Amino acid sequence: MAGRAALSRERVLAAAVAIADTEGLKALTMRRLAADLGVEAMSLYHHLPSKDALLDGIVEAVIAEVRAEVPARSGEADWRTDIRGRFLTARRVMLRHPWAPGLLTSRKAIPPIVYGYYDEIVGTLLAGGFSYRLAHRALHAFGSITLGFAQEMFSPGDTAAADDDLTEIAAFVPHIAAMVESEIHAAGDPTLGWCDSQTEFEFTLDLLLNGLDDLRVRSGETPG
Amino acid sequence: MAGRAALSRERVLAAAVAIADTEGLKALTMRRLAADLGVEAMSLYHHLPSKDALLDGIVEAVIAEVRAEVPARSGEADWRTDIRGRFLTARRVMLRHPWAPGLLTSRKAIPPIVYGYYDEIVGTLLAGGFSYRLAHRALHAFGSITLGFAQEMFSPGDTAAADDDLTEIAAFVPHIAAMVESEIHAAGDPTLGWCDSQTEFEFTLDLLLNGLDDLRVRSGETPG
DNA sequence: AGGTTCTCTCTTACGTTGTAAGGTAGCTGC
DNA sequence: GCAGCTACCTTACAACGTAAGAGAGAACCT
Repeated sequence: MAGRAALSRERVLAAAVAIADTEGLKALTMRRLAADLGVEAMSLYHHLPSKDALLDGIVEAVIAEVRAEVPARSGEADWRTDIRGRFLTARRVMLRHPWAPGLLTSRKAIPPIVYGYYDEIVGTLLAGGFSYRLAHRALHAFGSITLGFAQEMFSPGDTAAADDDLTEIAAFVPHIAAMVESEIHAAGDPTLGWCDSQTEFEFTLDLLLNGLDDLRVRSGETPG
Repeated sequence: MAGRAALSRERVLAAAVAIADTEGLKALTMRRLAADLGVEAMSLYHHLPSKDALLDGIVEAVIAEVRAEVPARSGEADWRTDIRGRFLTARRVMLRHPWAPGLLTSRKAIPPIVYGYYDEIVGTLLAGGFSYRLAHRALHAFGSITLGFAQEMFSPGDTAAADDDLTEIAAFVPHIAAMVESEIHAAGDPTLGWCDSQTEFEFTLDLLLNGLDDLRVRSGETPG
């Protein structure tokens, strides 16, 4: 009674997400997944090359879920409302898939869909009056709040995977491509990479400290 | 020639950290670790009950490293300098152990040492003029910047592990205990838990948005 | 000193994992 | 009607964490 319909990548991924949702990531094994689909473990390999690919697939599915639920009225509201709604949507989706944040950050490569998602964010910021520089910093400051949880997408010390691929994918992420271009030019030294993570870390840190200090002083002025 | 000296929990943990540092977490298996120590795999189990305990142990070791390197002159400088230095120290340590952030967030229980570390932070904030409320929010806003990387310690939706243990550990974390006490009282409804993660999420989000908006406006005023 | 016990290490073995290799049924196209 | 492709299954293997227990050596008690 389990699964008589033909297998497919989508059906496999959906079943995998269901297992992870209800019993946790640890319960997601190839044999278990196959059993849920009324099939033997090795049959899955005709639709996915490896378990890693399966994990990449379910991460991808979750990100797609986020993108699908972000209200599609860009440019109508101001940047702030837009960004805020987007991140809250992302959070709502992640609450449905508590395993996703941890899995997402443990993946070695960033799923391609994420690039598109980020590009929309950068586009919104630019349209809202951000410079490339500030948009870049904002992206770092947001960290994984962009995806509904507070977590850095890139482990500390990794120098982005954007090398020659960049021109190749530029068409899909026009805003990011322009931003990187601008930042590389501003940095002067192209061999150093366009992104000084220490500087970004301190920027985010000071952003938080400034905001908190304001609130601290304000609350001191009007006690109660 | 590898290891003739007697095994011990410390020696095992040190070797484990070394493997993770040089070859990554995936290379850290019980057999491999034992081999590095000139010993058979099962011998490790007389010093650690399980591999999970090993992982907990190396996480603990890294946090201890952070705490050891934080300059010990509390109260001398203002809160801001203190906090800033602390977080930058944490980041420096994490850069030496790139596997640590991911492992730390994947542990189900927060290592006890972390509580002490957080308590120092809360103490610094309180001494610097923060209310309990604001200190609480600040802790959430900082997220895992407190540990040198931008990542939430608690997965979304988990309602903290602080129940009856709280009075037990209160002696070790006086500031946190006081803060929780104050927040529970302020919340009114004790069954709801003292910590509304949605509110905290939005607070952090708005803190970032406010700060970025300020910078955006300011940069608009003085173009160039 | 001799025996007992405790501590540490090793040997062996089991269940579970991901997956390589190859077999087989049924549909498709000449 | 038969070749070939696709999608499934069977079998098997190496690597993993670790349970069970044997053996060696030190420590302690009488």
